[in-house]
Amino acid sequence: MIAAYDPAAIERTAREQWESARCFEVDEAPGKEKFYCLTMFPYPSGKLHMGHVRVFTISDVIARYQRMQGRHVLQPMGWDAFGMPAENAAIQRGIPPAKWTYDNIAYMRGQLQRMGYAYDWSREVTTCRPEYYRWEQWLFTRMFRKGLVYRRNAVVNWDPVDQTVLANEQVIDGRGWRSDALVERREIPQWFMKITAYAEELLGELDAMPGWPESVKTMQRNWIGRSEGVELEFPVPGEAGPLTVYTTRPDTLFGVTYMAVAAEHPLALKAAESDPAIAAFVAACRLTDATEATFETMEKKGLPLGIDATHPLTGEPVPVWAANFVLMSYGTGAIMAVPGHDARDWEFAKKHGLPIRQVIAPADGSRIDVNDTVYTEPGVLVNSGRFDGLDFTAAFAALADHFESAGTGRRKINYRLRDWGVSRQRYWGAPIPIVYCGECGAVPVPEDQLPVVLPEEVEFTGVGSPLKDMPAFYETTCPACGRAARRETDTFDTFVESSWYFARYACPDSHDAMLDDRVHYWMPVDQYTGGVEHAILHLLYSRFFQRVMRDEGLVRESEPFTNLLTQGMVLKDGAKMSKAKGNTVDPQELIDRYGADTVRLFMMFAAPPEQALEWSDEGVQGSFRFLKRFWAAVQEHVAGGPAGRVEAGALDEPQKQLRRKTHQTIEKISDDIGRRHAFNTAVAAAMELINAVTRFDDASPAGRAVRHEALEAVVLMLSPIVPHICDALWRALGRAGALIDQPWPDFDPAALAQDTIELVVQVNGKLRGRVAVAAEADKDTVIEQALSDPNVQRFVAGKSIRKTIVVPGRLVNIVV
RNA sequence: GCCCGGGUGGCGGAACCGGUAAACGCUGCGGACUUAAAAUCCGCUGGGAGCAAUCCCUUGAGGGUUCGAGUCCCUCCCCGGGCACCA
Repeated sequence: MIAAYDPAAIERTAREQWESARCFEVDEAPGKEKFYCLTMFPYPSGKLHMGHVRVFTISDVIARYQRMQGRHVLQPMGWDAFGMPAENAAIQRGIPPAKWTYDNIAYMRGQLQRMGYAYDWSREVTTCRPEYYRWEQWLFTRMFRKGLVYRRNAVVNWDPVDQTVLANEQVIDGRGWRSDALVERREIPQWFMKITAYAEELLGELDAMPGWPESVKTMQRNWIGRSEGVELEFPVPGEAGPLTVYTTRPDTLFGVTYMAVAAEHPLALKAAESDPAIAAFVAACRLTDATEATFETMEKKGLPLGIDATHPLTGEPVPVWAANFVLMSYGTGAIMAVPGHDARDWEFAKKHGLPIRQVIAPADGSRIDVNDTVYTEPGVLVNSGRFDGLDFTAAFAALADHFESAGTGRRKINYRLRDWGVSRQRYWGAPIPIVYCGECGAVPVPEDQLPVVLPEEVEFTGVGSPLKDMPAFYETTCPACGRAARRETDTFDTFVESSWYFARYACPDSHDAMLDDRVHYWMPVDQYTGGVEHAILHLLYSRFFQRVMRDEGLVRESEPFTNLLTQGMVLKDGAKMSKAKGNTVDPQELIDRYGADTVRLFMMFAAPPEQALEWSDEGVQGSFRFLKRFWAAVQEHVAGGPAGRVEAGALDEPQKQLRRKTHQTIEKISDDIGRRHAFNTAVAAAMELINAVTRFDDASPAGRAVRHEALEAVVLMLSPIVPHICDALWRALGRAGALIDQPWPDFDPAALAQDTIELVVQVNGKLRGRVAVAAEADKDTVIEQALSDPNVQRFVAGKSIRKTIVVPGRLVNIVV
């Protein structure tokens, strides 16, 4: 009688063994090749969801596989512990954010341990602890001294009823989520980090990052958005200064028929003083939230200001409009409009009856009418005076030279990337270490007074940050002059914590420095895994912080993550699992019913990691069924007593076939996991081999040896995915020593050799037959054999053969 | 609106560099075992024609390149992610 598969008992045994031996705690071993395997750390939202289980399993499979490759593997875990949900819990349920967060962490840590992830828990990092955030406060003060941070006014969503700043997520259809009031844009002073100082480097280095997906690199390139253009001036008669605009198309300058300025632009504000219609327009433009998606999709509106600018080349008057699609905070707050050759300008001109002038003609000489269709391609200049006939490159150079020599313009490289606003008007975050003094201005908190500790005992009113009502927090003295001063009550964007945690895992207990020498051993991260939704912001901020730390002498490398894997979401009924949609599946229930291995296996089998994964309860049962079959196959085999070694020269044909399948499978799974991260096809290949073993009915010593080899290979190769059951089966197969320290199996090329191979025969590209040919047969022999197939003859007979194509080892195509 | 992905049987997916479309699994149907149920095992399972051999059709839609296209190019449709204060 064979013991049934009992996941609960097996998993407990394996877990206790790993924990008591501290299998996953690693130190720095300079002689050994290290592998730093990292997952984007979770926000402690309450309990694990399926998205967590998926990403952590992917990373754990890679970590365990790399360990079997002989590498010294670090896989740490921690908590991105600051954020809005903790404040919402405090408002809704009266639980202090700190308690709510620490309770969630304790519960989720237990769930992670139950999943059997190979984490070094001795390195756990929790970002809401002062011993962590003191170092980002420290780095901020260093950046302050270098001029890498500055303070300026910036736009926020303002809820006029609650009198508070709203996150974009808290604005629903232009209204505050609690008050339902129309949200306004409002400018308040905020701290910025100069990520633009690194724009060129962040862009250029992308070309030397083969371990990142092309799609992510393309998104980052487009986000940074480098453009080469010309900044030039349009004089405005009667005004103090000219209108300065930036354009990447100076070749279209003769096509300018109007200008547009932001509603907040001084020219618009001045006109509003005497014109009620303009004043109303300016007021209406404030009533929108601050997101780019809203801005780009809203109806384009504008009003003429009754002012003309002067065209810098023709001297003609050009009307100036105020428009809602020009923002004061981007560029100069003014644009030149070329409706003939810019799609947005064209639509606006059509709507308001503004003239459209063609100044570019297609290079191929074809005729166009810009009054019917906008023409945005580069071409040859027409209607452009002495610049007529020039192409884009020549016109760009000639016009840029003209303005530079006249002193009214200059070549300029622009970036779409904007500096990173890090101020948040919220409580549950790391305090920004600044003191405002009436005499000295903004003064960074000195190193010996860090950390600025966030008080964890607070009263929540639900509106605004409690820190603003806590004199004990904000009343202080100026570190420079000693006078009474006021502490900054804004906290950091939580992206600040997640921009450097990966380095802190190398030395989480470092009390005297942000990072110590251990970071040189572990960094950079060899494999980083996380959601594709972080492709831009988190990953770009981390690349920026890595460079700031490099320039502080804290780390050596410029890039923090050598290889990046972005995993897809977990969906149910075609939609992302979320509480709001009510389509969540609690992983804990499944772990309790089937065990962690079944959940891990389903996650890896159901879809490739980069793709969205459709949840299926039946699929989970299928994974459980496979583990039961796997368990039974090994138990039945070992019930027959010990098996001997394979004697490769003394096998019959079925034994050779099973052995070939075993070694083909080792080759395939090694490639699937090691190179492709195609865990789904790796599992499918393991299933095929177990199916072959189950059908293989041979109790002879040679047969048992071949079967033993196959089962041992599957146990080793599935162990990164389902480590608990494999640990038990490894011992069942009579092997001593911990499975996690076994080397990954090698395949024997000699076992793959085949005498004959089957080729597909096509006639005119359509499948017409199959032939078995000798493995070393030459082209003529292959064609001769292909033509001898009766079905192929039916399609070739009576026709002349025009061409034959032989793809070695695959197919023959006969073209008639 | 802009940027990045994706669309293949009833379902999840496979097909890696342009070379057998649908591996593996799920579901469903039929059968075995059982007093019965569960579990397990065996067989079939893209559509159509045919007794069969075999043939025709099929990878969101339409066009193109090629001996050959799910894969490459162009146009379009739909779904998802991101758009700087969700994390």
